[in-house]
Amino acid sequence: MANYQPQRGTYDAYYEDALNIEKIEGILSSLASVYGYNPIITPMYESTSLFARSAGESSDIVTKEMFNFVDKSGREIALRPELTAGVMRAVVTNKLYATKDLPLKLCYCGPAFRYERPQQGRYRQFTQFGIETVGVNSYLSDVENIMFGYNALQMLGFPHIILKINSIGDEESRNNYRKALKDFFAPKIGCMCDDCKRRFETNPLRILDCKVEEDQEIIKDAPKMSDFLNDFSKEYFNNITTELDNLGVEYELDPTLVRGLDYYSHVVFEYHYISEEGTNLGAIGAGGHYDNLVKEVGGPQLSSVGLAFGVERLNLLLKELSPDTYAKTEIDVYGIAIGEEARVEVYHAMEFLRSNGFACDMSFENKSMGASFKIATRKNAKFALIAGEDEIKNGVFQVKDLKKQEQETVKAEDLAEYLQNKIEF
RNA sequence: GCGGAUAUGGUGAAGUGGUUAACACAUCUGGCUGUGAACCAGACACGCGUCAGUUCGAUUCUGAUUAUCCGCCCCA
Repeated sequence: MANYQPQRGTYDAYYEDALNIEKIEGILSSLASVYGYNPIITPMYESTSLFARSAGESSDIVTKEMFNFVDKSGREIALRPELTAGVMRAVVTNKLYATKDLPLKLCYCGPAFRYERPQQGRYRQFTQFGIETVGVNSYLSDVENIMFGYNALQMLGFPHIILKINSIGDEESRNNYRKALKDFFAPKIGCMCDDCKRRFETNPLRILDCKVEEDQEIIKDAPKMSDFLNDFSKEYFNNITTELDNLGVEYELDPTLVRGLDYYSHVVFEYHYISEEGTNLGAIGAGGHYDNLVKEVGGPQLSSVGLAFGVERLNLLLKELSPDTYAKTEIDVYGIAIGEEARVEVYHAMEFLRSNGFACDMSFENKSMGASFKIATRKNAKFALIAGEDEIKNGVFQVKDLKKQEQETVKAEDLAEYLQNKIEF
């Protein structure tokens, strides 16, 4: 018999985990709807070139982490490494920018794939929830996105979120800065780490991210992005931070924050959370402003801003953070029958209660009372509904409140009403 | 992609180059109960990630492989 394992970097979520993942997605989508975002569902695979163009040919996501293949007709296909590119493609193919009011406010949730070395909170198939605002005409859209993420994390129950934020300026500012960095590092790059040597060629901005100590010494004296922002970029960023101050949002200016996707400009931000146990999964959410993505995939130039959360990371941290509020699988009523005759009656009662909206379950096996109560407890049932010969004869059930350990006799026809009153308290 | 650690039943785990792979919890059966406890008797890995090799013999040694976890890279 073949022995199947889950594919590397994939996982099965069930019971509590699955329940809480759904809950997280539910909280996020309802907040998105409150913020005026409309759902969009796009395919899980697109042509490889879409991602290459959007995420940037030099980005790691494209060069070494893409799940790509050739289909039976010879098409170059890739599983989406992130959802933004596909959403932008959908905006263009459906001409949403012309048929719907700008800015478009879209939200999405679904799996993404990256061929990486798996670790905790980092899977090859993972779920992203994100929002995109396409066609922004005010820095307030940027603020709105940041606020959405901030409030979403509050609602999910994260007490102390670290919001890191930076501006990488518009294209002109960024080009000037990149040039200055190259000039600065050129004489020193020889004695820096191999990663930095590579970054020097592909994306000098990323050198700032380096964690090697000796390199840090050199990086300390590197030119600062903030000195290269042109007036427009400076004002744009200033407007955003001022507004965040007005709204009372705490944030950290992090000049080394540059992000891995090449399409960003102006504001970029990340949400971090470090648990009491010190678990740091990296960013749990991140986003930024981008000016040219819609154009890159064949539409008009539309400035946009968006962000995405890693749903599995949120789930992992929430489980560790608040085991008490972590949702449990539970039911309202567990039915216990004594004897064959009673079983059918209890089953009928189950269906009756279900039709009234109560979550019910029972065993069709002949179990001892003790065993039955154990199962009821394990299923986190609020009540047990018990019946044997005597009850059936009299048309009643025993209803036991499993938490209070109180039991009452209830007429069959009063069951729904009785439970309704009980459960409300 | 690079470096390191780990891999025993449903779970937590102990252990050894050689007759029955400890212990605990959970589960199941029986005793006994129309109310979740306790107690008593019993069952529960033909197997120690997978595949090879060394050996008279390997779960224990060696190699490869797979997976997980940690660090790096990068990222949600």
